Amino acid sequence: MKTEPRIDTREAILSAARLTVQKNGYNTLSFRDLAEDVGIKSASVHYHFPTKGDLAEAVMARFADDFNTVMEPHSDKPFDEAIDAYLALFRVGFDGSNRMCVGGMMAAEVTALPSPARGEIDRFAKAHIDWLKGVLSKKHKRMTADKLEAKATAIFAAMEGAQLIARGLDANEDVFNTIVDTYKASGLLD
Amino acid sequence: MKTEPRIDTREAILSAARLTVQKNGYNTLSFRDLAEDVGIKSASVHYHFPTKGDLAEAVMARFADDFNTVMEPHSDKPFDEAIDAYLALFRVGFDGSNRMCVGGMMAAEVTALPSPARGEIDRFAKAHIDWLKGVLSKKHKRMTADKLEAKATAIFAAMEGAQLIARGLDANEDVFNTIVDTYKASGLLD
DNA sequence: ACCTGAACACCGTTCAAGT
DNA sequence: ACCTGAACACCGTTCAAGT
Repeated sequence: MKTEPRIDTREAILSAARLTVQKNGYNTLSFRDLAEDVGIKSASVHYHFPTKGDLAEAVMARFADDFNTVMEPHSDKPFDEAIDAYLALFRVGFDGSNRMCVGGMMAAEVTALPSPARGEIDRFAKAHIDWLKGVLSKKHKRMTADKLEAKATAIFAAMEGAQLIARGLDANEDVFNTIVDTYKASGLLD
Repeated sequence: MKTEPRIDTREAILSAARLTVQKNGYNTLSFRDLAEDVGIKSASVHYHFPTKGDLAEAVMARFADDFNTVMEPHSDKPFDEAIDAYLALFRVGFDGSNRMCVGGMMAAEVTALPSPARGEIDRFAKAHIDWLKGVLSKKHKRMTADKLEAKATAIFAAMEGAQLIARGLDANEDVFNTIVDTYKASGLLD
């Protein structure tokens, strides 16, 4: 009775695909390369994800779920700590792996995606905005729901932009930090 | 002696390619589709642009030049007018055409691009930052060069992010305007 | 339930050939 | 100088066939 290091093929495809999307985008993602990464044939990938759009949907959905799982515990922390945890999320790609947020990447490639995958982009954005609203609402107790929503959306957009531009400019973490510091100094992240 | 409505094939390719990149990105750009748009065969596109990377470089270079041409006259205007002209630049894609800034799009797809094309992304970013520095310096006469550079970079990144997210969320101009209004209210665009 | 090889119409690229 | 058809190795997708 041994517990083999059981490999779930579907999970292996999902995580290999997520990594490639983060590095190179959905459009360059190749079923044949993906199959090689996982150790199966490209036709087998279609068994788990019939079309490339289905795979995109699953990758985006998982990324949204992971955001909720990772950030939920941070929402109860003091404001500055919670925000710093949020900002740190966008810095992880500057470790040499040159990865980008799946949501930001797929937002750029949205016209290539089928409707269900677009729905998951929406859900991902809402997850960010809801989390930020929760954190902001504790600091700004008299702010209207509309203002909270607007501020949360602006912070989310600004962070995606910081990552996009810093990564476009030679994956430069210094540029990223400079941008984020300027956001902070301006009061956008208060 | 008639002046035929002379069509420059190279220019026709360039503008068709720019439109496709703005809508769907560099990776989905197809030489065969492009050739059909222009009325030639796909092999002929390679005569003008040997590789897809060369075409990307030319599209990005032209887009950077166009930015300079369009925005140079605005740099002498009063601060608020100059900034509004800048913000308007990012709103043009929300007219139903669902276009994105070529620089932002290619920043997302940077890993697929050859080095010369990446150089043009850099040049485009520098053009934005330099223009913003010029406009900001007249309002903030005692701000250091480093702070001006940081503020210009942050504004550029924030605007690219606003466009990326608003376009990702059903090309929603209302979302875009909400984000930009929040940037303004926070003082980021002062 | 999960995987595969072979076929299809696509893609960027090359090149010899045309004008 | 500019364009073309044909070939090449790629791509996502389908499907009958295997276990």
